[in-house]
Amino acid sequence: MSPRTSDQWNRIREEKKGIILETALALFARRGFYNTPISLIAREAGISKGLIYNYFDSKESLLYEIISSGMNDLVSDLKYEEGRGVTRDELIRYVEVSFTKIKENSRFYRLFFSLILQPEVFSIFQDKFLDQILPWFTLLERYYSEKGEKFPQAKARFFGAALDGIGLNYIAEPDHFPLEEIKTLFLEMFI
Amino acid sequence: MSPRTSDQWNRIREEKKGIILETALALFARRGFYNTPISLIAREAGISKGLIYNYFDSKESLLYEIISSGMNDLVSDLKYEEGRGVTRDELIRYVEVSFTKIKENSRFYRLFFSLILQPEVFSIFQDKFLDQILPWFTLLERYYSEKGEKFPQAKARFFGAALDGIGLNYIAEPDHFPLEEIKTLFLEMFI
Amino acid sequence: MSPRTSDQWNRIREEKKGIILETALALFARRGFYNTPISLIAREAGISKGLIYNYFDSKESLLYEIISSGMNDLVSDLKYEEGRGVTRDELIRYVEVSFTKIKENSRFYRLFFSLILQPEVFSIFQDKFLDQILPWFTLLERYYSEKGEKFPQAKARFFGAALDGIGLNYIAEPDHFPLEEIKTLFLEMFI
Amino acid sequence: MSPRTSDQWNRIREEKKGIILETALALFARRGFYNTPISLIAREAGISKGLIYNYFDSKESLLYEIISSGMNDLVSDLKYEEGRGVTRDELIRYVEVSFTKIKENSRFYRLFFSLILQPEVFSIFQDKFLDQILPWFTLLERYYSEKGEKFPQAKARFFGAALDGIGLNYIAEPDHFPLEEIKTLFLEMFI
DNA sequence: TATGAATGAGTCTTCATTCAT
DNA sequence: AATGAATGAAGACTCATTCAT
Repeated sequence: MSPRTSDQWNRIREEKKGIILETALALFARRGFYNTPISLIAREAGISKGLIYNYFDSKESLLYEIISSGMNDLVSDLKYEEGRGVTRDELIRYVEVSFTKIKENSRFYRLFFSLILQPEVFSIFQDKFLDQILPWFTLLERYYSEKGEKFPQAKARFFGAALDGIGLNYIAEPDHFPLEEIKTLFLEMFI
Repeated sequence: MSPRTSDQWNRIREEKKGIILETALALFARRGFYNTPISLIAREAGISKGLIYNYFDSKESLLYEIISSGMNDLVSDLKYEEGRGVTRDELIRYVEVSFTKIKENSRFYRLFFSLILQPEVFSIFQDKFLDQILPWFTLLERYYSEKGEKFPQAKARFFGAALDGIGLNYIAEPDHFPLEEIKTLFLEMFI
Repeated sequence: MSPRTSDQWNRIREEKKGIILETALALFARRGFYNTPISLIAREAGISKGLIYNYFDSKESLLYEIISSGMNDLVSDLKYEEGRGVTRDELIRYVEVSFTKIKENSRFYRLFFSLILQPEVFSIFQDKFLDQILPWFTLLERYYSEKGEKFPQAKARFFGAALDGIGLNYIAEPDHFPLEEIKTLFLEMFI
Repeated sequence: MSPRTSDQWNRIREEKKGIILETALALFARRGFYNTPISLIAREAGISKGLIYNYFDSKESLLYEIISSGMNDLVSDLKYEEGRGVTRDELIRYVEVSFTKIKENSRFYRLFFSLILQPEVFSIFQDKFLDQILPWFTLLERYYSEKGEKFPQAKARFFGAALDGIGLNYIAEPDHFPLEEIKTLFLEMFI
């Protein structure tokens, strides 16, 4: 067998790492972090327990990477220009994207909500999370303010809470929850 | 012949059981079920590990009693007459009560949401939960239907989801979340 | 209620003690000593756990009393005169009595055999047991010796072993083991 | 890719498993199943508690493997041809083998008798045991029947019971029990 | 890189025993 | 004499992590 180039090795590493992250996310979401043994992740991923420690320092750091990369993904499509307000059309697109993400990343949302509910675990991510989310609330608040809303800040928080609730209900009952119709209602009521 | 009457024993039992349930709810809510050892519950409750098993068959049955009694409590104020629709005023009162409960039972909500997110645990409660909650969705759907809403079923689910989301956000940040103002907005937008 | 006389109290004590001993024997025999909790004995006897400690110092001393009184009972019908040999008729009667005891005290035999098999437990009773049983082997040996047997000592031990084996098999399968016919064979072959 | 071949891993596993089984048999026999903690087996075997669970699902399944393999071993030398009777010489050899096994496998017999005496434990093995032992009783019964015995079935059961009793007594007192002489007597009296 | 045997701390649970009443 | 709540030590079992190969 010819020796592999450094690039090939890197590709293998990244692929394996991806498989582990993917498997762990699926299991953490379904069973919870503390109820998911490393041995189960290894078995489901078709590798040995030991190998996981080749890629991650600990079970906790595996969780950390899952959450970090998931949070980056969440905001990746939601870029905005510093200092400028958000337009109605941009907001509509934001809602559309959010509903799509709920559907496509439901496993991540499930895990993420679980963690938010456990303050002693979530505190690790709190700062990173707030950094990413606060600017959006500010934008939204300004939008409602300009529209002449009575409680622009409350409305912005309500906007976020309603999206969270929709995500939660979709996760709990993906087959019966009328996501599309609710999207229509959401756009009418919040924009 | 016995130096303590049966009633005295019962009172002692009920008091101690209450303390254990209360302590366990607080810990399960904050740390999660699987991340809360029985030994910690015992320590916080100021009793020995063994005593918990005098009152509950297992850690799971302790959880079960917490959830059961919490669910009963949730619907206790929300009685309605079979076969009759719900009026606008009743709905307003329902929302008021719900917001109060969010504030007062936030620990229970925290635990409850956590469990909903873990299907393999929640399946134990699923049936009981659906029995208690489905009639309300039916009532709500009928209310929106009579009001001439476009998607009455979706709106009813949206109503529930929004309340859930509000609860979730209040739990995550009870000190900064503008619950009162959001209640005003909620009533305007959903009733 | 008139005060009870000392004798009445004693009778009550003895009755309760008897019930406990009886219940414990039944459970120890069926489930084994280490697999039988005191709480189960109390429940089956219809009394409280604490009361057992009113009559017995510990679980072990309860066992000790069961075995002691059982062993006394075993040899009670088998008295013999010191210094005189045993006659053929006496031996026949001894076998008859033994077969009867196997049937009537099968629970005690079950427990007793169990203990013999666990040297670390049985050592407590070993001395008492040997004191009671050795004289019989001596008698039996003399009997076979006088009959001109080749190996009188071995035959005496064989006699005892065969009785034990019959007891063991009867215990294991009381409904199908042909005790009566085997008694006939035993008398033919060993006397 | 793996630095140990599958065969190497298997050899390691089998060796370690054998050590655990051997140690557990010795302890279960001497102290009884319920009076032998896993921690003691681990200590005696020179390994950690946890490792035992790498090889056996539970304490019960460890017992099960001991009994299964012991029972297989017991009958391994006692093969017979289906449909044909047993000859006098074969029976003599059977007795010789049995006496040898009593001496060599006394630990297993000790454990096995203990279990027979506890119906709630033994029921697990009952079926397997009867499957292996019943054919032999049938053979023996036929042998005695052809010899013109009065109670061939009872005599066959007596044969088995006597062997059991001999085993029991040898176990209880291996140093003083005259096994060889009793074998001579057994052959004279039962064949 | 990859394996899985091995460890040991920690988890749930049981149970003999004590004690206030 | 009698109860059963309470304790604490110990038992079965799990699992994150290490390490020799």
